[in-house]
Amino acid sequence: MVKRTSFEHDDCPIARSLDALGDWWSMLIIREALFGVRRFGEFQKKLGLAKNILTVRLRALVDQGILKTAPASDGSAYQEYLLTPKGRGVFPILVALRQWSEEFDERPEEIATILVDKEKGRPVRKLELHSQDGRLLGAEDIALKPRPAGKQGKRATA
Amino acid sequence: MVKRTSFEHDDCPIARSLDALGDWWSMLIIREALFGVRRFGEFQKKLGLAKNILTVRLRALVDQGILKTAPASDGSAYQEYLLTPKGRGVFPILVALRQWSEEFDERPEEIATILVDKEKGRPVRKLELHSQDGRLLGAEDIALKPRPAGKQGKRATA
DNA sequence: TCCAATGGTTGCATCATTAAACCAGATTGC
DNA sequence: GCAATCTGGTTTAATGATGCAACCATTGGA
Repeated sequence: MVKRTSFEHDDCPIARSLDALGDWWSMLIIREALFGVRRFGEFQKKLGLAKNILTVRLRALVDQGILKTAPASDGSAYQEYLLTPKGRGVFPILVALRQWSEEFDERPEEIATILVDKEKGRPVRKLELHSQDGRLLGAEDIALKPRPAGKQGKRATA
Repeated sequence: MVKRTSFEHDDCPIARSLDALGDWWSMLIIREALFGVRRFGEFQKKLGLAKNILTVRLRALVDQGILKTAPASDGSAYQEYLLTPKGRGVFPILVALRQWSEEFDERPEEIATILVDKEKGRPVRKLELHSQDGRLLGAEDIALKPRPAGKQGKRATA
């Protein structure tokens, strides 16, 4: 990759996200972590990736504050990898990826699972983007504005 | 990358999405396309990637039904790359990536633009996941169920 | 103490990515 | 209608990320 073109200093937030979790494994590691996987061997078994790659990815995710290592927990003096809030914040991205597959995949019958709400057990609705006054927005309804300098404005409604 | 471990036949919809658009450029190409970019040279200039890679990526995106080529449009007998519905369906994923950056980036001041609703010009709300009966769901409120065999169930509310 | 499992690291082969040079068809100038 | 040039690529060669397999170190158990 000659240098793999880091987007770390790109001013586009999408590029910046991709720089952090834009490879094929990081997202899947976070997905597993969201479902409770914590241990090296468990990630390795579930994802089937090479251990050296897993090592590198886990370290990168820790460096980026997406995972953190906890000294132990279940007795054994091994390490665990836990999601930080930043890591849990990836959840909507995973949902978006999932829903895109569900909607557009060529062979949806190969998709093994559906996302349901835990309380009722029924499929969830599609992710929705709303304006501040509550209107549902599509790709045509949005625009980009230069970030207002200085003032930070809103930072996380949730 | 030895073979990049295709997830094409994985049964996880997230893996399947990543297989289609999980590299660093495809998402950005789609982002540009959503903002109206259509021509080879335009993509190349805006993204600054090597032309051979752009060629490969565009071809892959066309093969996957995310982009389609239109014979011309502005006179010149060149080609254009247009988003299909499947391509436009990537929009929520891009929004999710963007919002993740906005919320968790270490240096949010480097982010140049904000997403606003075109009508009012105000920042949009965060993406929301709802249950069918309208409750707002977080990562803790969801579960996975095996896909009900045979019956296809819902397919796109939007 | 020895053996197995966990959690890695190391080395090597391979393939993807990259930059840069090259090339062909379309367009333009003359 | 012929050369220059622009657009849209392809080819080539270097680099380095990825994957596999072998190896190592520590933990845990018999």
